[in-house]
Amino acid sequence: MAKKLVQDGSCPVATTISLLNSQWKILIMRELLLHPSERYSELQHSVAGISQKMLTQSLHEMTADGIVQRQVFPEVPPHVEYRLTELGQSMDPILKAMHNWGNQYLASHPEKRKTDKQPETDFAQKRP
Amino acid sequence: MAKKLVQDGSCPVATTISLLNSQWKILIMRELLLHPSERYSELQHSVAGISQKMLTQSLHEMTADGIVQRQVFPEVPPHVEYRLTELGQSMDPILKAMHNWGNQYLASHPEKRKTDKQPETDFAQKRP
DNA sequence: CCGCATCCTTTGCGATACTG
DNA sequence: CAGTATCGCAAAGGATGCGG
Repeated sequence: MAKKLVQDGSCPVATTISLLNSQWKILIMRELLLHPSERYSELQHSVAGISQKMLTQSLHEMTADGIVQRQVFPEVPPHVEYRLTELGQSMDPILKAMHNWGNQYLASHPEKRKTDKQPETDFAQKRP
Repeated sequence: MAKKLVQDGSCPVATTISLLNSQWKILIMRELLLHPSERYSELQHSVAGISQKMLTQSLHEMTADGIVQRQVFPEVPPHVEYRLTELGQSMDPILKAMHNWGNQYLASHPEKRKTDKQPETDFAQKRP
């Protein structure tokens, strides 16, 4: 379970933050919104820079919070997939808003971008 | 300036997170969206639980990032007001999305709420 | 393949005291 | 009023090694 905030639990914004309390969780969500189901090792590669410790920990908390659900395939070698629950998917608008803002920001602040005109994962337009 | 992420700078979501990288900044933004201009001491009281260190630090970074602007009134005793820049205000949709989601979540998970039927700051409906 | 346990360094952040 | 400076602990998080 995610750590509680100092803030009043009845503030909707604070409530949201308490579940999305790390950059990694947000990036994991973004990944799972783009690819509905991914296994552990896929996530570790697609969420660039994350350590197994943080990945494991984030997935645990998100699972406990009911945002992510874990599916184990009883095979050898082991196979585990993670996907967003309905609750997790309902956070889509938040990620969309972040994506849109970031895009606008990068467009008007080209110096902040590492490399120009990249293919880009085009999050917002996905899913018809 | 806010600390850079490990993540690729060309991802819009990661870019957004890099500017909103702490719960306090988000809560400060929420406050400044509700009250267009507030002074240091007002913020310290309205953002419940924040220490002066975190308030000062957050305001510094947000100012460096161009999200917040600082206005000094040359008076005695000193008087300083903070307000969102246009860039900061453009983050409104993100906060709105968080607010809406949090509201829905609290509605369907009453047990997460500290106390029921509070007056509530009614963020989303504000500003006609 | 999918983790968990441990160590160990780094960072976050509150508490406290002091200034223009 | 609106901060700055310093200390010190506690939490975050990377690295590494082991286990089902």
